[in-house]
Amino acid sequence: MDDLTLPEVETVRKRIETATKKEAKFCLMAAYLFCARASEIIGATNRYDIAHNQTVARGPTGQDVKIETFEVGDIKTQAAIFTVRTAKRDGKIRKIALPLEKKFEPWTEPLCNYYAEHGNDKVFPFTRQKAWDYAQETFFGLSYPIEKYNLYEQEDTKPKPVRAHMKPFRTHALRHLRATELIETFGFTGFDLSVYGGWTLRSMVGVGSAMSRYAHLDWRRYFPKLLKKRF
DNA sequence: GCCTGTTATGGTGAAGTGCC
DNA sequence: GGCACTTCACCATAACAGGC
Repeated sequence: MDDLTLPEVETVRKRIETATKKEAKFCLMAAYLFCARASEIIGATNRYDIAHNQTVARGPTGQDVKIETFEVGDIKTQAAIFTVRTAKRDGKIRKIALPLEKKFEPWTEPLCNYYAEHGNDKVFPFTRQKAWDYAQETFFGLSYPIEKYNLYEQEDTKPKPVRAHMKPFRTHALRHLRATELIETFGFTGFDLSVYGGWTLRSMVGVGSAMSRYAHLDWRRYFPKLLKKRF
C-alpha cells in the first residue's frame, strides 16, 4: 500500500532550484507559486490541441506583473501582483500577490526579473507538452495522491468507484502542493484559496449564491497571511 | 434557498509517431 | 537521438437537477 501523502514542499522547491534549463526552472516556479494549471502558464498551443478544443494557452506576457506597496497597521512591504488568466472559467483574471522581500518568498524577485526579460512577449512561449517534459525530468521519482472518485461511463448506469491512488508528480501536482501549503502553513481559508487558485466558492467551500457576492475579494484579503518568515 | 449527487466540459497525463 | 506534434484515457471541477 502506498503512503498517500504529498512530497515535502522543501523537496519540490529544491528540485525546481536545480532544474538545468532556465525556462524549465521559472515555468515550474510560476506554476507552483501561482497554484496554476499548466494552461495558465504556457504561452503556446500545438495545432492538434487547438483543432480539438483541448488546452487554451493563457500564459502571461512580461507585462503581467506590477509592484505595489502593501500597508496595514505596522506592516509596510512591497508585493508583486501577477495577473493570471484562469482556465475552465473562460480566462477569468485573478491576481496572485507575492511578497517581494526574500525572507518571505525568495523566488518573487527572480520571477519578476524573468518576466521583465520578456517585455511584450510570452514569458513561457512553449506548449503544455513541453512543460510536462520539464516536470517529468525535474520531479523524477516523486509522486502525489489522487483522492477516490466516481467514474461515470456512458453505457453504465452505475458509477464505478475509483480508489485513492498515487500518480507521478507532474505540473498539476504543483497546484495540489501549493494549495495544501497555503492551508496548512499559511492558514488560508476556503475563501482565500478560491481567490488565489481561481476555484468557484461553491467548489471550494460549498457556498451558494448568498455568499458568492464576496467572490470579488481580492489579493489584499490573503496577502498578510503570506508575510510569514520562512527562509 | 440549500444540499447533494450526477453530468458535462475542458483540462492534464502520458505514450506513440514522425520528422530532422 | 532529440524534438515537436498527435492521440486518447484519465482527471478536475463547473454546472445542472432534483429533493427537502
